[in-house]
Amino acid sequence: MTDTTIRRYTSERETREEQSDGEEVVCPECEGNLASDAEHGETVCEECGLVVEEDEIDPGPEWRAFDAAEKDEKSRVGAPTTNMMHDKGLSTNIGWQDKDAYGNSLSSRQREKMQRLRTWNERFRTRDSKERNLKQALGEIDRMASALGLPENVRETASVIYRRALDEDLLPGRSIEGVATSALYAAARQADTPRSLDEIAAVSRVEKDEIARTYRYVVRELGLEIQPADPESYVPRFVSDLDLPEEVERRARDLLATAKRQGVHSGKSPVGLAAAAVYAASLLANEKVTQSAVSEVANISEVTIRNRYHELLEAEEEFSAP
DNA sequence: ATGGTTTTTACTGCGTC
DNA sequence: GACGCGGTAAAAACCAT
Repeated sequence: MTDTTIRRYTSERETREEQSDGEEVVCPECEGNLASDAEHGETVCEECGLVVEEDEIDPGPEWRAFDAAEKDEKSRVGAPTTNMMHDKGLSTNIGWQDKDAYGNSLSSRQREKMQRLRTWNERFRTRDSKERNLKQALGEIDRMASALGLPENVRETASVIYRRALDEDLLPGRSIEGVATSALYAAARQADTPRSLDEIAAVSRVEKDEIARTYRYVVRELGLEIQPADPESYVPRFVSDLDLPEEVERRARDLLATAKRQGVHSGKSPVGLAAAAVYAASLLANEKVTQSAVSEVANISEVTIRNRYHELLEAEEEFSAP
């Protein structure tokens, strides 16, 4: 096991350190804590008062309210914008009800007119090539996310990533679907609800190879920082797929935790580790599950489960009686 | 392209129900 | 005899250089 391959799944710790190096969280003068002062748009040191950052943008409202009623009165916010629609939900849509502003039905002549307007409005709205591009990609992301049972926030993140890729002109030479799939894959991992490449590929129209290639490219170009998937994040899904009790989940987590402490997990596939942990945990909990059942839900070979779960149990022993 | 890993595939033997 | 499990060797896949 050389360092080169260890890095593959082990960079978790390293990247953490890099992050804290790059991002200043303490005062450069006296190492004191920083506090942000939104009212003055500054970041100041709590210890020595050094102003580290000034003229920040205050994201809050520009008005002040002194009680709830006044707040209602002054607030003029509409529906939140969402990245899940290609125009962030901000463009005009013509309603489909064929009613006027008072709720009365329209005459047939008016109805025809509205229909024509709707048509043209839709054409203009999505005419721009980028917009059409987005529209298609977001539809695709939505479809795949539903198929994989990924929550809304993942779709949001995926949308943001895709949007950025589009803005950075990463699309030429790559398929929309490929980039959309990669964005979703990245988003799922960032949100700690990772799906394996195989699972993603199963619902995508794009080959696994291309997804992996595009994913790497997008991550590199966008400078996304994505930690290797944590094996523990796969555990709940496997446990519930196998109809195992909560105890198994807990024990599996414990096994993985000690394995991590012993450093056994370096360079191994997180999915394999998780699958092995679930299997080992059900042995400990006297739940009978076959290796093949686990390998089925985890899409991992039985051999890998065997190898891993031996290592897990060994690590556990060494930990409890060193 | 290459070399060093890990994972998968395929096969075999053992014990149990 | 089918099934679950363990192990092994060779092939394939993977990743960093």
